[in-house]
Amino acid sequence: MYSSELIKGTLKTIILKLLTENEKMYGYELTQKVKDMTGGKIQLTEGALYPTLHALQNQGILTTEVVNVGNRLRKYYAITPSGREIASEKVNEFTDFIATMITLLDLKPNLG
Amino acid sequence: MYSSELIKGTLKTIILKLLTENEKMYGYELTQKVKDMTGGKIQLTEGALYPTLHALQNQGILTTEVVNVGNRLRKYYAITPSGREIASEKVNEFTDFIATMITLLDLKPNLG
DNA sequence: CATAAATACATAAGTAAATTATGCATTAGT
DNA sequence: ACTAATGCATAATTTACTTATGTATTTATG
Repeated sequence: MYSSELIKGTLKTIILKLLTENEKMYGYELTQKVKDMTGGKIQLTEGALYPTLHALQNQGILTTEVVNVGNRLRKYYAITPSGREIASEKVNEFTDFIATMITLLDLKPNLG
Repeated sequence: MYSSELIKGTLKTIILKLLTENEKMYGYELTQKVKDMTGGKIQLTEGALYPTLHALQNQGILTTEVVNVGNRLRKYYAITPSGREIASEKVNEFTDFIATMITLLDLKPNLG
């Protein structure tokens, strides 16, 4: 786990990017996907995730579909066309930010 | 300029890294150095910078030396040995974080 | 030569985006 | 039977900023 400040500001970008790749996902699924993909280094907290999902929905960036699985409900989120644009902008901005930070801090990241 | 959330959490890392490379720097100099090196994409605000410098000094990570230049004062900051360790950790953590985010978001950063 | 911009410090009030804590309910594992 | 995992949600608190304000000197500009 990284010191919490670092991850700040990346939550929306992560959510939107994963939803551009996955058609639809539910909250808990997002937490597990991120945990798996980062080897546990990034763990989305529910207190941050759910309010953010609600906000993105209210802004028309995501739509929802509630599905009953057995007796338990799942709230699937899907990205809208306008959401895709925002996702793309967010990812581009983050990419640019990384390049800037690499220059500024003189980093040598080992890219797989 | 990046959306402000992104830069959050990087301020200490930036300050410490620059001070490992520069022997001593004063606050305003830090703002200009970062502005120059990032083509204006990152601009440290005084309201964030000075309190952070004071905190780092109180923690024994930085030491200060006040110098009079003409009639104006400059407060130079220098990093201590223990500060260097922390700087190194911060930079390593950030490097790791970038690598993780590149994987997670499937980024292709163009490195100079 | 007056005025604005740059240099140089500092602090206080307000805000955004998290964390932490708590709650409810179902299902799977031991 | 009890605990951990699945799955949602919200409220209180904290953190790390931004914005605003203040003081003072030096340099550039019309």
